[in-house]
Amino acid sequence: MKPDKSLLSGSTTLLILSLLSGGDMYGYEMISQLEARSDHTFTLKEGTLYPILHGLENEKAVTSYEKEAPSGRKRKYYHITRKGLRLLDEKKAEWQVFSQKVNAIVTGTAGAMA
Amino acid sequence: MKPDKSLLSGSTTLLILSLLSGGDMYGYEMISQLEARSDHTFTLKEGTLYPILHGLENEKAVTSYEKEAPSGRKRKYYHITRKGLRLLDEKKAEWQVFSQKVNAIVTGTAGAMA
DNA sequence: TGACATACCTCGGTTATCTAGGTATACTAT
DNA sequence: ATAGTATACCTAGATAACCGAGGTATGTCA
Repeated sequence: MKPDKSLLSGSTTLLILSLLSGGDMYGYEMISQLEARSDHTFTLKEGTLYPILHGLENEKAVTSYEKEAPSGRKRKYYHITRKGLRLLDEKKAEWQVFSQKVNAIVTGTAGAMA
Repeated sequence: MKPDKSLLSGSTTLLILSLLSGGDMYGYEMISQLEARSDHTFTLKEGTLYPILHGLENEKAVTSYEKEAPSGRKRKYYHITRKGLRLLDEKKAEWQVFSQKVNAIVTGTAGAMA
């Protein structure tokens, strides 16, 4: 009985794009931001994040550039494109419809009751 | 770009148990009920539903019995157990926390902002 | 110099869902 | 009669998403 791990499925891209819509960010930062902003509800793993970022870059939803941190360490920042913003809007709409429907069924307030 | 198919991940058990908490139901009926109550947002497939039902029965979250329909066709009804109700409560709580956190991040109202 | 945190990456496995088949019964129209 | 469609159940194998566990490299601190 794992908890919500599989709930994350399908919403990861939405979450990543949401973060990036607030400003450029690098991978490792996204992980800690998601952890912090969700109060440790989800912990996006590196093995999940990086492949998704590369996929988003492939479909030109994000672009990337390297930048040196004050420490001197190199970081790879991601920037959301106009195409990415459109994708975000779609995913956001999908999520809102989906979660409303689930809530309706769970609370028993769904439209077509028996 | 399939729509929300993968969003369903992890919430299927919650949805099934929610349906059953409203009364006994047979498999085929659950599929059409979910479709109707979600306004066609999700369509649970038979290949998904039946294995899950068998799994829930294995862990004694539901029991099943056969009953003849007025038409004369046999149907396999599922009944949620006390254990199943507890499971439902857990899944419900998980879902509520999860969806709230996602909403917070998507709308940019999450706790620990940069 | 060794340990730890940061920062990136990928391969292989696990798990969830779906596709596509199968069986069988009842109804409906030809 | 019989062919087609809807109902009702089931499962094996493919697909896709996520994770675990490994790897590399640099910077900090004791």
